[in-house]
Amino acid sequence: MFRMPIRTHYTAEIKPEDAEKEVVVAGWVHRLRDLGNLKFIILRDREGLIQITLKKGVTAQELIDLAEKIKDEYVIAVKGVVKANKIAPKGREIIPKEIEILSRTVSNLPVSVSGKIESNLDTRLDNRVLDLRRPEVLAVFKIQSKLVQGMQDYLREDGFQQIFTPCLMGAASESGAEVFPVVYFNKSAFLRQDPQLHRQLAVISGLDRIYDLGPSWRAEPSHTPRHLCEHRGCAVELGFIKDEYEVMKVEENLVISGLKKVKEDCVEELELLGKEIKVPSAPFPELRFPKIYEILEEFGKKIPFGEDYDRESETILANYVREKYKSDFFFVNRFPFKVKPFYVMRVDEEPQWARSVDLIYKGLEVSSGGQREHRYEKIMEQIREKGISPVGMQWFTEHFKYGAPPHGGFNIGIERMTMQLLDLSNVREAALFPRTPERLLP
RNA sequence: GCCCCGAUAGUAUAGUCCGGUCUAGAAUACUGGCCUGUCGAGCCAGUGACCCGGGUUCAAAUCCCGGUCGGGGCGCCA
Repeated sequence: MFRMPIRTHYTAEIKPEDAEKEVVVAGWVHRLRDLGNLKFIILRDREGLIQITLKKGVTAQELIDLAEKIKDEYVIAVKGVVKANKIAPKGREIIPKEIEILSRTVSNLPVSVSGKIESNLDTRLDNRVLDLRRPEVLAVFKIQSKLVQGMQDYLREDGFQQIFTPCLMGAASESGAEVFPVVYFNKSAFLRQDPQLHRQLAVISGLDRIYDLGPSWRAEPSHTPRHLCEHRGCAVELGFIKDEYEVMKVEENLVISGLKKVKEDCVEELELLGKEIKVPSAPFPELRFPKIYEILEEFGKKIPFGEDYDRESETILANYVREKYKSDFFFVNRFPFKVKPFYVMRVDEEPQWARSVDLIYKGLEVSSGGQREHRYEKIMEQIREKGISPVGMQWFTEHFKYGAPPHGGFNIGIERMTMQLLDLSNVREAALFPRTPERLLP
């Protein structure tokens, strides 16, 4: 089987200064360049690429014979000596002493890993395992990982505790969005659309400052480049707030910390993707209803007073903010209560408007949240106003009878953040194995 | 859920409007050959395709209908 000693280095760890060292590298054959009596194998692992150079007369003949059999994407291990060489990529190459083929391919790969031909997204997703080997695809997920890490770094420093909330629900978690039903013994259950309500319960139980990283499901048959049936969110909730502005402050810090982390730790990946990260500074611009109607009207967009805005408005507002404040990010606050769920807190003096906040990044909603209603009577009143069955929501509302501090939070979509950060044309690019109405495999 | 567009080798495409010179073209991958510093290596040769079903026609990749799958816009949303 595997007779070679285990890998001593990832490719990226090997530098020209390691000349004359004996190393073992292992990975996939990224590219082959056969010049006859001179052959190059470009080997790829998680961290990068390295060139294996075989020369007739220098390299043992049996290695050269073996190398002739190697094809793209074979898995090989190579033991050899590092040689510093200015004409080799990154100034170093490996002169092999031993090569072992660990796994072969059948011919005709459905996705070109070395990137000579760009496949359609659908073909790529059908063959996602192969697709993920492409360095530029791998880079997206390294960046995503750092983004989430950066967001968590901030949360932990600021006293937020990570919690895990249930994904199976005995009742729909929000009005409006479609839910996936689940067979749950002899009961009807659903996959959550949002960890929202359980986060609130966690906060009023006394956990105070929490975050939850996890999936949500929406059974919407949406055919757009920005919807998934399964997506992940970094959902934050905090208690004892004065108003929604404290929630927004947390969100700003979280975004800044995430983007900063990506900028610092993903220099090569960003370069590979040709992207530059603009780390925003706080506070982010804020647009509020009903002032938004006036702004929109300036640009010839008439939205009836008290109504929600549409996609076109979102674009108009994003352009407006980019021009006026030079910012990719902005908050939209004080949405009409009538378009928001029962649990949001209204402005007491102007009950038409809610302390409900969306975060828009490069013209796309990446998060929504705000201050929640914590007063039991008000919650019940709003449930009645929305025409929801109070009995059905009792599992949630009951707990507000026994002391609930003012609180608020938000859920920021991880795939959408990644998509906007890297200007990906489809959110599916930002999900490892995306779930869409038609796609449930692999 | 509504609306628009598309489907040609393993991949990505040309050809479709205006049916016949399409025996379907170039690329890349694949197979074979040449080549001692490539870096999307190069050169030569070869294999390989019109989504499915029905219709119109002397003749369909091309026109019409249905299906399936895919892309996008809106709604909704993270």
